[in-house]
Amino acid sequence: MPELPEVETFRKYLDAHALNQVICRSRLDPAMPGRITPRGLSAALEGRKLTSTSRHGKYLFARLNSGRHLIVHFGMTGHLHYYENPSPEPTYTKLRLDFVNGRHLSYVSSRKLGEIALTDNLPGFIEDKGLGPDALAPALNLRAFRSVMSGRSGKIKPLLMNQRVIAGIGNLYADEICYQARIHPETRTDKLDEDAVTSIYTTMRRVLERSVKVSADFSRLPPTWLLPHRQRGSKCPRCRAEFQRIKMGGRTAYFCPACQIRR
DNA sequence: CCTATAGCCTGACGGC
DNA sequence: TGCCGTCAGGCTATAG
Repeated sequence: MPELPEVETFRKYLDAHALNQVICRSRLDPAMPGRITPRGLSAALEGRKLTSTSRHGKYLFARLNSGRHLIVHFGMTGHLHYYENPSPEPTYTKLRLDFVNGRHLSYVSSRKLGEIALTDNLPGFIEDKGLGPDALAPALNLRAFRSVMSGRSGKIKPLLMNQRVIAGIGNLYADEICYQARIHPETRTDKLDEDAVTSIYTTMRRVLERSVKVSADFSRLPPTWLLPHRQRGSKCPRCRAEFQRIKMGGRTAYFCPACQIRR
């Protein structure tokens, strides 16, 4: 699930529900991979509050009033759930924060592909991960986007998904961006002319902004988009050609063989 | 630098 | 109903 629009939606959800409440207890599934232990996390969280949030690519950060940051990455299946006392803990809860008001925030994921961590130095964390600029960052203007794309010879879709180049785009939104920009996903990046790069940039921003606006709910996206039709055998809403499926780097790409030109 | 593959995990789904 | 293989919106490590 979680690409930039989903993570941004989780961030707003956390903001709306879980800020400025004292954490009285934290329970981390000890089977979660990573450096942090349940005890270490409890020591950092208990008695503290989450005071604000931020996001870079697919990473969500919650600042504590100690100045440290809780880091949450959702892998392929993660999400957040906030609930009151009589409700049962959601199945597959990997981290649960208990607040003094009797409410709870759960990080829920059926798989252990995500990450829970702490840092004292947020820019340092982003740097160590090697993340490129966030796909919606104001600083990533057309000029900066051009420079990030230049000197690359690989295929455009995997490049859009490369978190070290641009952070936040995953398999599904990369397909959507290529579809709306009418670019074949296997096009070599160095074969894209200036107009094509501009089109990919403006399409990327428009697609992500719109998806954030509808809280990443595909059913609220325009029916002219690829995402609501991204399944075997469905047809391009623009020209009615059947969408094609190919594998690239182990991931499935959907595209319209008629609308998306290859250069 | 680029590509493909395997691995980390586990549920859902289709076929037999 | 059960078993089995395949696939899935993440990322990393490794080899060619």
